Amino acid sequence: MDTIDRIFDRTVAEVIVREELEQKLRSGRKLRLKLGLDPSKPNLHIGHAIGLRKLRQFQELGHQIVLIVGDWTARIGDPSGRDASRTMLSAEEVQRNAETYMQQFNIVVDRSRTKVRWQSEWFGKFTLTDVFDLTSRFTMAQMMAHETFRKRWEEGRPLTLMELMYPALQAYDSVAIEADIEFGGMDQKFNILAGRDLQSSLGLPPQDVFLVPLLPGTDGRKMSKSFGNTIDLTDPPDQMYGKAMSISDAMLDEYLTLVSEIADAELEEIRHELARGTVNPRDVKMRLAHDIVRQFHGEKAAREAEAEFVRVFQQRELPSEIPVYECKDDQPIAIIKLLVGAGLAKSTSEARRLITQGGVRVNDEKVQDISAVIEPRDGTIVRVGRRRFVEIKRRDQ
RNA sequence: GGGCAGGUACCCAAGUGGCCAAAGGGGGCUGACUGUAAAUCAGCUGGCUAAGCCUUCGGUGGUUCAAAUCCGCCCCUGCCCA
Repeated sequence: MDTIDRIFDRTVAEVIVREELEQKLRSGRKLRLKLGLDPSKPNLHIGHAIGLRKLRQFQELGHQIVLIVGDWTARIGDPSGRDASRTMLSAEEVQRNAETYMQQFNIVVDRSRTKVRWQSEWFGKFTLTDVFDLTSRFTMAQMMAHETFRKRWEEGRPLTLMELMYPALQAYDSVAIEADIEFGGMDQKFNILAGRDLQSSLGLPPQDVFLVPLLPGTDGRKMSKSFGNTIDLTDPPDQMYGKAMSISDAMLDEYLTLVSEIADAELEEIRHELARGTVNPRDVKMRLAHDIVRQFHGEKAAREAEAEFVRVFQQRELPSEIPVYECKDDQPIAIIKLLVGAGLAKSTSEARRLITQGGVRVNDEKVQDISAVIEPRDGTIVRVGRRRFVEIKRRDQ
């Protein structure tokens, strides 16, 4: 297995056209790899990391990455997989988001070997004539082949003309930069293929399509910030470890395959043991969590996060670092006020509920009385549920 | 431009004069249990100075003792016709 074969490993979903791409790779030519950046959601999670790791591999083979800042397409919002239109972003938001994105992109990919191009470089000069020329190369039937568009249409949901143009714009990017390969998740298949078609239509060599699988969220649903089931690249080690431990058992295999860097042979062994029941799934999950933290924060952080997890969740001890809540004075304070003030409850009503349900502890003693009043002493620990803690400290005048 | 059907809480969705802070599901939270923040089961899930009060059902103005529910106008969406 040479370095080129390693490009086509277990984290690849589909390559169109595989033989063509292999030929390009072996030709020794320096290739231009396109990746579109969607500045409407700048936060990168470990699902994105699958594709980014691939890009780094290509970089190591000496190829050129071109990162397209989709400042025009972001204003539309990628309709793929969406059942409702999104509100348009302002130019400033796009700028800000793009910066955040590129910082996180850097965690995995070598920035110095990445060229950044903005869509406005070409779309800023677009005239209506150009729009006609572009849109005349796609038919409604082609667009309706896109499952998202078809479903929206069939279910009678709103679908704007502007959204219909999204694939065409993304396709034109490939023309503008003369991409040899475009990268994306499986949800990008349609858009990337549109680029391939458009290039051919204009007499250019068509790009190859390199697709990585979409990683489901920790709960098995689509990984999305709004579900709160992501593991972000910027998550601190403890949180990353904990989130990895919270993936449901059903997702374990997929995560091991796509996210961990455990070697194929060993992974096969782990699968057998899981199937035979000779290993505790929890321990495999710990191995996975460790591996994930290691990739993004290093071995030392991974070991520490693991120790912390064992301490807090398995032995139910206090975490090593607890947020501090400063009290203005030493006046006794109603527990409800304290919970809200320290951000442990969103409202008084919620604080009451938490107490009634037995979820509140002060210095490890359950508080049952809604009207309880406590003396704020330095070092008093207030705990809500399993995971929320606060340590009281009096502010020195 | 005309006709018809819609807009309900974080999301989906019931409710068509008082019994509505509003069914049900999802999500979230808490508890029990455990093998972990997995799985399963149970409870909770607008706010407040809290057995009472206040705000919410696209917007606004009415009718009524009483409106998510009835009426007028406006905004938004879909379907059919042009």
